[in-house]
Amino acid sequence: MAADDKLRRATIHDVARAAGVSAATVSKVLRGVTSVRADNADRVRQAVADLDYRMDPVASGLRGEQRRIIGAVVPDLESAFFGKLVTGLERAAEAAGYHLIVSASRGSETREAALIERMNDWRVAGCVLVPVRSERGAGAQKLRDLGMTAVLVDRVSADERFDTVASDNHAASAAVADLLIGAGHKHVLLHGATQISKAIRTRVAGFEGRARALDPDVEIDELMSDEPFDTQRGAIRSYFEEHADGARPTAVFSLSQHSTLLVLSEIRRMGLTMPEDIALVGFDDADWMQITWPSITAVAQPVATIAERAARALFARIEGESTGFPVQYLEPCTMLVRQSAGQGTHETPRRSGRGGQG
Amino acid sequence: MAADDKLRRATIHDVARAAGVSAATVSKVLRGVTSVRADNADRVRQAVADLDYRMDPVASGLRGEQRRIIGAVVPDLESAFFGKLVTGLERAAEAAGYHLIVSASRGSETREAALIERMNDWRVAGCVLVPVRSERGAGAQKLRDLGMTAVLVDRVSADERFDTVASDNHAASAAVADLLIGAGHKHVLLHGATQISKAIRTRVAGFEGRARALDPDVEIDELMSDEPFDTQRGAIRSYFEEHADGARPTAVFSLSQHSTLLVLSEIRRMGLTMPEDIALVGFDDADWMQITWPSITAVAQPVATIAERAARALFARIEGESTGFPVQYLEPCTMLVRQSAGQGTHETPRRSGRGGQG
DNA sequence: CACGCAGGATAAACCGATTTACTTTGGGAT
DNA sequence: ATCCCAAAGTAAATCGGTTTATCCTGCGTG
Repeated sequence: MAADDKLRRATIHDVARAAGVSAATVSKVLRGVTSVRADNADRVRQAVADLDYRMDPVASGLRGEQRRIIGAVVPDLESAFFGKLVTGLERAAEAAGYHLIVSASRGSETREAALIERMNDWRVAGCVLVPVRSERGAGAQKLRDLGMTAVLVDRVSADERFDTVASDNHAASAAVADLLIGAGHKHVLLHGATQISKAIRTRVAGFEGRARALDPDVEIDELMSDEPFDTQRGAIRSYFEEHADGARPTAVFSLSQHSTLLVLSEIRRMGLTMPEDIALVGFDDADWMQITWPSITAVAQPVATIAERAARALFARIEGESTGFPVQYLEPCTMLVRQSAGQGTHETPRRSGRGGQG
Repeated sequence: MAADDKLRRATIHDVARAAGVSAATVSKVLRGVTSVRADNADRVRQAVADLDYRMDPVASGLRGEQRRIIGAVVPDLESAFFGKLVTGLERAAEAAGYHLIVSASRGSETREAALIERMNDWRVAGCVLVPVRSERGAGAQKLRDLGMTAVLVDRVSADERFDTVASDNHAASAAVADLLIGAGHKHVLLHGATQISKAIRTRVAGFEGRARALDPDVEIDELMSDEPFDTQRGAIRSYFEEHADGARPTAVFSLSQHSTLLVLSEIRRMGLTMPEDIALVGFDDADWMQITWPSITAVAQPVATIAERAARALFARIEGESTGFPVQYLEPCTMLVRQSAGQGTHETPRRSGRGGQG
């Protein structure tokens, strides 16, 4: 175990020799095939322990059509959301005896497609893709072209080919409308840093639909932009200059975490007080939001649930357990009502969304 | 390209046949070996394009002792720091023609060691480890036992076996001491959420050393704990109850991002104003720190530099370019002076640390 | 008692590349 | 014209498993 351990790792043939059986039998035992006599199986297991044999996952996967690997492609790894997602996927993959390979598309659709090709080179059994933009992007298309097994996550609506899993952006945004319009706001600004992402559009639609249903006269402004950070700051400032005093919105719904940060920063700079001068609700919670003063009311996404659902759906497709039409999973969000929306100082989780599948 | 593409991917032999050469020649062309006649090389490249052949990285790695893969094991993927680190490593790996496999140890040393073993199963050419605790932990030990090529990052000091890369915690914390003691503070509280991590201990030492050198009479309290979140909140509160009014510290140096969040939260709850009643400096910057009011003075770690340095060091060892004694790289941090430390409202980056290697 | 058949075991082919060891080719020197 | 050597090319071995096709070995049956 010590001396030749450095020299060369034990192979399946070494185990076979030590156990006095053939490599094929060892392979059977290792993979839990039942047609092996009990005494032989025991000797094999003993030999494995003696030599501390460990299977080479690379050699193992070479023969079959698929390998015990799943891939994950996410827009970035620097945000807590995708970090948690990947952690959840890794946990699920391990539980199923798979390895997970992660890669970040860094916001580029070209890179996204290239990464999908790379996953295919690895002959992954399946792939989880969080598209940069939507299920109609280059990555998803590549998945289709290559005939891969996959699940689309988070920036998607229904797809005709793949199962999709996402927060119920529509319902959650409608709940934000309930909160704000219900509190009597007549003029609301929506601010989004990313105009192109599917999720953002759904949030806008969810909010506007409900808001107008509740109050047909409500005034809703949209300030959407993908300009660089500083340009957006400027845009916010000039918006508020143009909408001074009476014309100023009394509430802001920021559609992403970055957006919330930007809006908050500018609200501060202008010297407005929350929630008296202006109310703020953000989509996507972050831990700093409960610490800042006043604390920020936010919609929290059920990322652990999303990861679990995505993994489950993917494995079901891989194992061939589910073969029917693609399913769209919409996971309900939670609204964390804090001070910035003007409803007391205590954190009040509220469930929102219709749940289940659509 | 279309019909049998679904059926079966092209192999190197298909390419060889199409180009009218042997598989060995194709392999040479693909890997840039020069001893191939120009016309043959061209025909090979043409065949590759015609069949859209893509090499199978799994089969490719099987023969050699090492594979074009490097591994990375990090404590978690949910914090921005490790996310950025991994992103940087991935970028570097790709540039060098390697694949990166990432895994999260989730704060468990047992798991950390198991993951290192798994990396070894994959026959990675090298591995970047961010230990849960320090270079004396289970993961690093496993790296040594298995004789792997590796670089240790972020929670380490010098090691006798591996190159190490970390922020210059000592120098940066000394700079914090300069700032606080220089501003006349005579009583400072250090708060750390993790007593065990190497980096945290270094921060304490760096601060205390410089502080006492500047003012031998300075009073420094330490509130270190690894209890759960709420217990720590309670500990902070009772500390301040015991040190009311005159006995209250005038400054806090929080040793991690989580710590900063906790301390800030309790300062708020107690109704103290910053920086008048109490000053706050945090180790490790986060984007919310420049938005909150007052904004938080923090030490920013050079994560991009760390990733780049780690990758460079690892590849140098892999390629055998560097063979000497292990090197300890200490990357200088930047101090972002904001409002919470009581020095003006503008963000003033300052370089701190002795830089280079030690 | 010969036959058929099922459970177990295995030798050998296979997966898709790399690498080795050997052969062929071409060109320059003698 | 002959010889020699380096460059270029290839058949075959190899990596470490999985899978297939085949081969026992008993045991129950007609």
